[in-house]
Amino acid sequence: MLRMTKQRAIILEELRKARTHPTADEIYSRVRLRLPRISLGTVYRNLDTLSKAGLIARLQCGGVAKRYDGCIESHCHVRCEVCGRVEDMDIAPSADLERNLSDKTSYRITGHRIEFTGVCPECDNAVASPNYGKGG
Amino acid sequence: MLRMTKQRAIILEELRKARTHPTADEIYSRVRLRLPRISLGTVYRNLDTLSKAGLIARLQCGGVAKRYDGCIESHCHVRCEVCGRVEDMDIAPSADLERNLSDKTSYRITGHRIEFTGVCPECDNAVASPNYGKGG
DNA sequence: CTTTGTGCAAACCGTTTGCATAGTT
DNA sequence: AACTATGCAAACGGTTTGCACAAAG
Repeated sequence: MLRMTKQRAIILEELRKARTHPTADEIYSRVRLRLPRISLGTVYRNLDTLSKAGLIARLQCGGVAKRYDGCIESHCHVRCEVCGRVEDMDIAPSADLERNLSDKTSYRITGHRIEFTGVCPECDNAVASPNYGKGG
Repeated sequence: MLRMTKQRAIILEELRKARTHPTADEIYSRVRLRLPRISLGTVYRNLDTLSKAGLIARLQCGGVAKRYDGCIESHCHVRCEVCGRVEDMDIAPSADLERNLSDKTSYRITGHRIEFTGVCPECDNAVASPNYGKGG
């Protein structure tokens, strides 16, 4: 069962009232104004718990480590949700997407990136295979 | 001037022949097969140099730290290239984008994410301001 | 011969985790 | 009372950096 502790409630509250999309450390600073003895670890644990519970969302892209690409032409990527590998997709990001955005944002838009998520053939086969889940 | 050392050339070569989008550590392993005494630091420095020189590309999304969102409805984000802040954009990712992709990839597509990049009003003003660049 | 790059190791930063204690249900 | 969450601090993984030495131009 998910308990609603003071810490958790305040983290959620601060996150909801933030217009920006704060990092764990930024949330920590804000929450600490109200709960000076809270620890960073608690903030991380709660962000994890809350996002697993579907109450908040993480904006992170894929894994932790940065990835590099020998090809510098712009193209899209697919990332496998299971094994984390990233592959190219043969579609160029459309310039259309960046037009007529002035009513949606006050930013001066300079570009965009699309990343698809999915399951790669290998991982898909592994899941579909009759032996999946049987191993000890 | 950008010198072409053995290390740099081999990193570039390995990266270009990789079909995946390797992490620094993966590149390190591959390069080490040919240059056993190379250090991880050199790999990082060269990946940085090469991407600044425009010879390779980084796939990373924005900064290092993960960001969190109190709003769980799906929507797009704009990230300011200058200060790194992230804000919501009032457009939902279109399901259309995920249709008819079977000829483009062998992955089973489950979703996608669009992130716009741009410059936020504050940073834009700072650059446009008559005092910009005069300090120091 | 000057300048840039290298290997090594320590530092760094964001994040995770083990532990004893405190709080929630 | 049973179980989950907390604070603290140490560990962790990926990345950066200071230094003396080596190599490229």
